[in-house]
Amino acid sequence: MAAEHDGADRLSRSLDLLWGSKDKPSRGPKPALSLEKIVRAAIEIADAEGIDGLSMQQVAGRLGFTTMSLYRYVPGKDQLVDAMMDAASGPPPQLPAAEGWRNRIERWVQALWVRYQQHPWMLQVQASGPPLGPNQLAWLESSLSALDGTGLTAEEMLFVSLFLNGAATGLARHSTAAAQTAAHTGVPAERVGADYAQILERVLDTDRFPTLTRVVAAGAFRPGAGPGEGTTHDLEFGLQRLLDGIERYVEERTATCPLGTSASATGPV
Amino acid sequence: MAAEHDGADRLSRSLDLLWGSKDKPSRGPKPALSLEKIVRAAIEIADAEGIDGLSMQQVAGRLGFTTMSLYRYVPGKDQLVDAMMDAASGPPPQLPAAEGWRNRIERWVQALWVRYQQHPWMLQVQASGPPLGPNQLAWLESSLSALDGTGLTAEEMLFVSLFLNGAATGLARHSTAAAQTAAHTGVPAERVGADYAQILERVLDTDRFPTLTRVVAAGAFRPGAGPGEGTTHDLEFGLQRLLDGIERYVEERTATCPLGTSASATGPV
DNA sequence: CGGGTCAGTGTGTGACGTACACAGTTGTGG
DNA sequence: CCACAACTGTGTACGTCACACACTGACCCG
Repeated sequence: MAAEHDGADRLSRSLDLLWGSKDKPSRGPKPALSLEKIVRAAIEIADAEGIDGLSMQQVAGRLGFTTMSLYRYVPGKDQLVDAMMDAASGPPPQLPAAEGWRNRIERWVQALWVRYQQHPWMLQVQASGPPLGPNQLAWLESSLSALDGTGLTAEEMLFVSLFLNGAATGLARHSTAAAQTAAHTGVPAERVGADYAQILERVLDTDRFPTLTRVVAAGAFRPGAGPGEGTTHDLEFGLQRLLDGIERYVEERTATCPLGTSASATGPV
Repeated sequence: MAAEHDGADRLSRSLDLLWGSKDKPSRGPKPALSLEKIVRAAIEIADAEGIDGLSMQQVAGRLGFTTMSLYRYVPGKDQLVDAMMDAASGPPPQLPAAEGWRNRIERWVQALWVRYQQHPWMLQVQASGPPLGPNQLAWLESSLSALDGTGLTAEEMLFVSLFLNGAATGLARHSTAAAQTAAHTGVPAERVGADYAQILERVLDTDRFPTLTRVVAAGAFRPGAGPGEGTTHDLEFGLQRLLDGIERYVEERTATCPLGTSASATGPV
């Protein structure tokens, strides 16, 4: 029984944390700390040192308190990271319905990209579960609303949203990989890129990796440090193809079935 | 100077490890352990306990040796994880050139999906850098070769490959999130899914999340535990749209510029 | 004004990664 | 053939980590 409660408890605890649904005590001394301060300090550390450099002691030290004092506000480090993820996500971009859905999605992806550049450690934490926090849900809502009006069903909208989120996150991960190792090892980022290219050359066997050698020779890895570095150009390309494909899909379906089961028939606000 | 060497050293060390480029010593006792045995044991543990349950002591214990003995074969835990990633990746699928490129890519994605199901912990480790190991490079080569013949440039092929890899990985991450937390907390996976749905209901504000509530109401989250669970259906949809978009793109470009700068003009082996 | 409630502290524990010195084993050069 | 050098696995030790628990002292309400 206790074991069964653990999971629900953990979810509930995280929920209370993320949504601030804690009834404030009236008795007792006034809290000198707060969840917001702790999360903010933790994010600053993670921004500077990466997720590996984040420890409860560092957070407490930065705030001028003892390590254990944090546990009055956070049940554990995992939950703190959850809260950090939600806080660092921030509010999603405003996507006015007046713009076309293609514009909206492009802006959504770009905003996500910017967030990852601001807090690269977000790419390092393994999601401990499905999105729960208000900001994370707001981002999901934002991407779904961006897809509203495409003519996709609700299910398809979710699929596309998750697909796109995964692609953007994965590319961001690749993009910052070089910078990550640079920060991790203390080597300047340019050297990492050069080393990587050199290593690829050292290791690449034209017989085993014919296409890859061709791609490398074409300079696809060149512009920056790691693979897929250069700004968001690589992401842009895949995104445009995906949106083209969605357009074609909707066109073909509406041709076959003029007023289908599309969920976007319901009112726009 | 030493600091500069660190990065290159680390890369070189990883390379030596991953590619087995170590000159064997002639003197000294015969090694009772081996990198392969260590990596295999570590993968078994990670398969069973997840990446958090993996420790050097556990690996050593499973092999019947002391913890420190491992460090004769592996410079550190990070490098061990790198080696695990490459080993668990295994060889990429064989994609005969006779099939169309759409078929090849679909099979590539499906094979990747299967790998993630076999070793879910792969989704939990943060990539410590760009792909270096022979298997990882082979997977990249495989996806690139699958895209050969589309008419895309070398650069575009790489973009698509990374985009698709990211999308598949991200969706797999979402897909296994519920199972992950289930394993983490000891709660059966079905309960996690039910809890999540219940929590979404508890938290969802129709005013703040209109589209999301509609999607939830449409049952898009229903079929399984976490979001995007059901087999690979969600991945399939996005994939088909992406491939459609690529098709259209190539068609339009060849119409404009019949024999373009496509890199796939060079021989197909 | 006194008792229950709560904030922050101090101490302690077990697990972890790994540096280091060492003992035992093995092939090789003198 | 043998001493030495190279190498393997072990034992011990250190620093760090997340976190449990008992405690002191501040605060509010009856």
